[in-house]
Amino acid sequence: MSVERYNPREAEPRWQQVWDDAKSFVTNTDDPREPYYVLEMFPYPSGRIHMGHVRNYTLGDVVARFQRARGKNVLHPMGWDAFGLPAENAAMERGLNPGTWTRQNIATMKAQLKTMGLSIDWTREIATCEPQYYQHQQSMFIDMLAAGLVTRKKSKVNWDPVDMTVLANEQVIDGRGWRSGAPVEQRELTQWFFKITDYAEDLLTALDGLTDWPEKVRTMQRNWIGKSEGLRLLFELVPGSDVSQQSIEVFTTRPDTIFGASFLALSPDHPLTTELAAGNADLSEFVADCHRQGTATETLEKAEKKGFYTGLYVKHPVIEGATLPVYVANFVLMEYGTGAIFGCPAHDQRDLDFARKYELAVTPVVLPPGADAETFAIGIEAAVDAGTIYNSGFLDGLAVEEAKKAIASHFGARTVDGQPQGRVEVNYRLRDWGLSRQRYWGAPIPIIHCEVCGTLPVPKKDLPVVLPEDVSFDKPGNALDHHPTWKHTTCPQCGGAATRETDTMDTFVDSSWYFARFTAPEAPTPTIPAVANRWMPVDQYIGGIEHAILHLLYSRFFTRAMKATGHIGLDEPFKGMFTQGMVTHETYKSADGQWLAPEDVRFETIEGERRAIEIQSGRPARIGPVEKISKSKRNGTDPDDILKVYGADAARWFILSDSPPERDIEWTEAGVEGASRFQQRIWRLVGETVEIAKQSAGIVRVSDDDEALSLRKTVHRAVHNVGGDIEGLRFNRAVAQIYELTNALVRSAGLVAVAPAARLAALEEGVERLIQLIAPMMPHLAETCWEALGKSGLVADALWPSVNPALLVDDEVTLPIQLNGKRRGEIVVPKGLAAAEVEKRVLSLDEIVRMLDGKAPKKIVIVPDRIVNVVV
RNA sequence: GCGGGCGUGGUGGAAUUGGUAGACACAAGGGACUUAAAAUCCCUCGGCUUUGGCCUUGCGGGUUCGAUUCCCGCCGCCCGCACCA
Repeated sequence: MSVERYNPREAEPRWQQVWDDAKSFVTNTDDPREPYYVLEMFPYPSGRIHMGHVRNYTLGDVVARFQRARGKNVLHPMGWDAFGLPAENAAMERGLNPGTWTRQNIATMKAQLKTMGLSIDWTREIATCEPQYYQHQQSMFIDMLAAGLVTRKKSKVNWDPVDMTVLANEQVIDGRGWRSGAPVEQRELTQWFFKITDYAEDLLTALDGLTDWPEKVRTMQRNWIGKSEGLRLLFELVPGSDVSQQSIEVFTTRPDTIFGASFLALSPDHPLTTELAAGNADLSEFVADCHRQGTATETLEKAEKKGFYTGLYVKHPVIEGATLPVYVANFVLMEYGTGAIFGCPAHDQRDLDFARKYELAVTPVVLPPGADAETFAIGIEAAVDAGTIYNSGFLDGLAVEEAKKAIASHFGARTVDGQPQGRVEVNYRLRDWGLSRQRYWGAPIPIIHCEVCGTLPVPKKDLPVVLPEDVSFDKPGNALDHHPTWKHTTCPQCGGAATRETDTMDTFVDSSWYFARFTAPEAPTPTIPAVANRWMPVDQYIGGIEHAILHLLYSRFFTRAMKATGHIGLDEPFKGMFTQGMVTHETYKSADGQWLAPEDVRFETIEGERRAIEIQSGRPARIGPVEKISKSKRNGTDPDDILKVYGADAARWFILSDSPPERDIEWTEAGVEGASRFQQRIWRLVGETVEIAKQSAGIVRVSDDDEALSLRKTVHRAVHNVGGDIEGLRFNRAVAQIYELTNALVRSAGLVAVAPAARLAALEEGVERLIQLIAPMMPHLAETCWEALGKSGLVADALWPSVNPALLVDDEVTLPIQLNGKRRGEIVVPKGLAAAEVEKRVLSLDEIVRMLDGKAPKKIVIVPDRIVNVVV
């Protein structure tokens, strides 16, 4: 008997068509079954899918298909993060229209994704560049503006004077624009901001409830929000200081060290610095120096602490008669706290570096545990750890935390300039989210500027503000701004001439609510709250770790803002979050150091050593390290080629095997070939099973013998374990279980021929279960096998097999026997056998008696059904 | 510098709550079938070894009857943040 080889090239498109025709993956909100929402991060339509997409969407699809099999009503949509810079770059570099370019890319990538056989509801597809989508974003922007969640303020941007455009930080390379090479200027522009800082505390504390998120992502978000509690503290300038203010406010998290203060330092951007610099050329030169340092020196050395003495003094707030000099220092940030600090060199490394340089006093005021107050001294390392306060008057003897409280109430009770000298304050590193982009290819910000009436939102009845697509890129700057007619409009209030805002929205806005739009993609409003609330939060969100902070944090904020404006009824958009690892590949270099693509190299094994040879020249090539797939290193494999040669199922299976999904995976030819072989192995097993059944057509299947019972136990355990592993996203373990099951079934198929009456039923059950287990991972192969087994309907619609609990338990267990913790033998006993009986049996074993050699055991540890340890 | 994570065979990795370390797979080697190849099937596969065993989860300690797992101290790698007062 010979079974024809399984042909994925024929089977895969066929089943994709069948699923399409049957609308297998179209989801209905009214379906009464329990909803389950699985979502992978939607792709940017860059042109072609890459292996990272293949991994991402495979992982999501397994979850989606598995949850469907578990009887859930699964929402599994797909869309396009379609606004963004590459479209404009294509326009500038190749003269393509951004809209046309984007839509073509979407068509190409959609076709590619379809060949993967994903269980996606394509009727819900959305693209953020279409007015049908972004009009709702504009509408919500207006709602959020009205709700006080949007503000307008000045902010610094990186300005490229040649391209006349704003650059993102990553587009500034060594202080120059990435495209023009021109030195980047800092410009102040008035921009729109979402007031994410209003939610800083909530976004921080709610992280504790996101228990289905990776701890790593939560930690990264905590750090990003950067909460610190401290004291705002006023220092009085000594009388007669020739400046407009009488005091300087600092922020400190270590008010307990106030007795050790030896200087004050202002940021170069502090208003007082600016005031002083106006009459002091040297200071203004110093400030300019600091600004230059901001962009350029990162690559040079670790910026040295530098200061400029202002000539001012402040009164020491707790030491009568003492004064502290005021410096401007390059390491003080205007954006954090008050832009001014007090320096306590003994207990802060930066302050210490600064004090040593300018020969300022270093007075320790926190005594480390066990140190001697008489002899303790600070060298070149500050003492930042906890201890007991000393040298500090009324704070002496307190612990650091107690001293913080004591000093806060001390300063709270005193007044300077008619206000409390100190007040406790919580500070966050998080800053408001600037959403204005001086770009063309984005959602227009629905605002009208009128010279008479000011800045007004576009009335909702006039939405959408449609982005014009008849634009040209022959002039530098924002193409939207250059459009001949678009920006000219009339004021909605006075009816006079007015202009539209030509800034567009950050694309992070687009991706901050698409998951909600998927729940009702055709709705005339941004969401239908009742529908959104039924599906949301997303049960399982899957994507790259690179979005751990911004995208996820913005989405968490935006969901809260949508709640505040009545568009949704929840705070947290993603119940479960999973971050996948990268796809990597070996790198190759030719003899003359050029990167070689995998298809340019062949391999030989000489004396067990694997060597690479450049095919074209026949010269030896160097095998380099395994690295993230990138164009520059040419170590990528085009998913299209893989899908054509091996088929979607083999690629999917390989992706799921071996490497845990959160870790990096190395793409190898051998691996995907192994996956391909495994497909054939399953296909042969199914063929043989069908064949045996056919030959045994007349035989009555009587009862199971031991062999059959043992197989059934293996099968049921596999069903149980694989389900648990998929649920826990441990796909590599699920794969290993399936291999074991397959091995057992293949072995058994050989035995069945001997006693088909007793065993065939068990084999048939096992093979059928196997096909159901692989169905979420290799759906096309599974359908083909399902059909071959003569099962009716689609395996995609079949429910996950139930497990007979009786078959999960063994009535016998093998106990390892240890002697002093080393394994010396084993014993098979009935499960649950009493410890005393186990002990009796173990001690009567010949090998144990021999090893004890007449000595009495000191102790016998028996863990029921687990292990026996004899101690002598 | 701060924060987090990770170190297990030639390789990817598995190991429940502290209970047989190396499941499963890849690679490699040997054999069967074949005119031959592919495909398939079988065997070997951490190290040492006097064949009785001994050693082995980055290194060194500790707790325990028992440690890949818990604790302490090192070493190495990766990621994030980085002058945050």
